Amino acid sequence: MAGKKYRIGEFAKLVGLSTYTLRYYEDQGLIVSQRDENSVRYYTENDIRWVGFILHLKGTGLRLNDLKRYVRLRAEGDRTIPERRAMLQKTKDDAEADIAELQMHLKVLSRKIDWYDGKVDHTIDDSESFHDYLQQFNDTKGE
Amino acid sequence: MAGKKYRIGEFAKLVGLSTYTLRYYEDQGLIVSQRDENSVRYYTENDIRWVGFILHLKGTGLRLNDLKRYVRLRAEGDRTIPERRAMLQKTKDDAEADIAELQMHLKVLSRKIDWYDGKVDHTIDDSESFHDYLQQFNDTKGE
DNA sequence: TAACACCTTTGAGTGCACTTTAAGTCAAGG
DNA sequence: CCTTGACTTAAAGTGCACTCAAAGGTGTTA
Repeated sequence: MAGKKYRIGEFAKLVGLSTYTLRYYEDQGLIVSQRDENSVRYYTENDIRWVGFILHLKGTGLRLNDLKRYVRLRAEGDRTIPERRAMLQKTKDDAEADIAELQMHLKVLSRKIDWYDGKVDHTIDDSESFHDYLQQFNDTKGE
Repeated sequence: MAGKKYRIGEFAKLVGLSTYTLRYYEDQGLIVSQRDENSVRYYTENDIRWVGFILHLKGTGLRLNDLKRYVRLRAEGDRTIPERRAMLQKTKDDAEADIAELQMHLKVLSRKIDWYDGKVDHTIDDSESFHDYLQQFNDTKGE
């Protein structure tokens, strides 16, 4: 029940961040650590979950500044839930837009790879430019 | 047939880059421009396609240094096609891995949004933590 | 004639997110 | 006793990709 306590070095390995970064995040107000009688930081299971969660948010493209705002809102209690929800929704929408764009770029890249393959096995004429080759897929616009 | 010529300002708007960035890319060897009799840069339709293509590569996460390498290889002719193909393939694989990771983060984010909604309409108990709420989805691991 | 868009080189500034260093202290473990 | 790992503050450095400024030049358009 008491829960294991982790010092910064161990905790860093656990969450996949450097001790530098953990202290930096604490400076920035993203993490709060507890201290023992010698003012040595320690972290608990709860902190693992919290860091895990902020890494999910970071992973979807949320910047540190927005993350700070999120943390500030959280500290203000349940009445800021609508605002926090809206932040997450926007982050989600943005990330989904990013994925869509990435996939669009990937499509061209894939076709370039196909074109190289065609050049190598001579199913595509040596003189055919990639641009001309790409034209045949221009139903893409209507997708 | 001759093809329109664009000066840097017009070209910049066309491809969505600043004139600064275009000159910077030229310094870096990513773009080659032609010059008129007054050494004023001009660009053609072909350049639009080339910039378009490198922006696709950038859009999939290729860094300028790698892009430079790609351009150097291209200048060496068809015998570097296998290496270029391999570069693109790796870029593609990396981008797909990024997408997968992003989607994983998005899943957690979506669940947090659902959890907020549950709190607001009281279908989730006030005392239930997000961590506990998340547990019920832990078939996710086996996906 | 003046404004405007371009040209040059060189170097500095920006923003983000760390990352490291310096210089000193402290306490537990082998 | 010495190493290891933690602590502090403040500041500098890193990497990337621009972005802008300074200072002086040329050619076209109103």
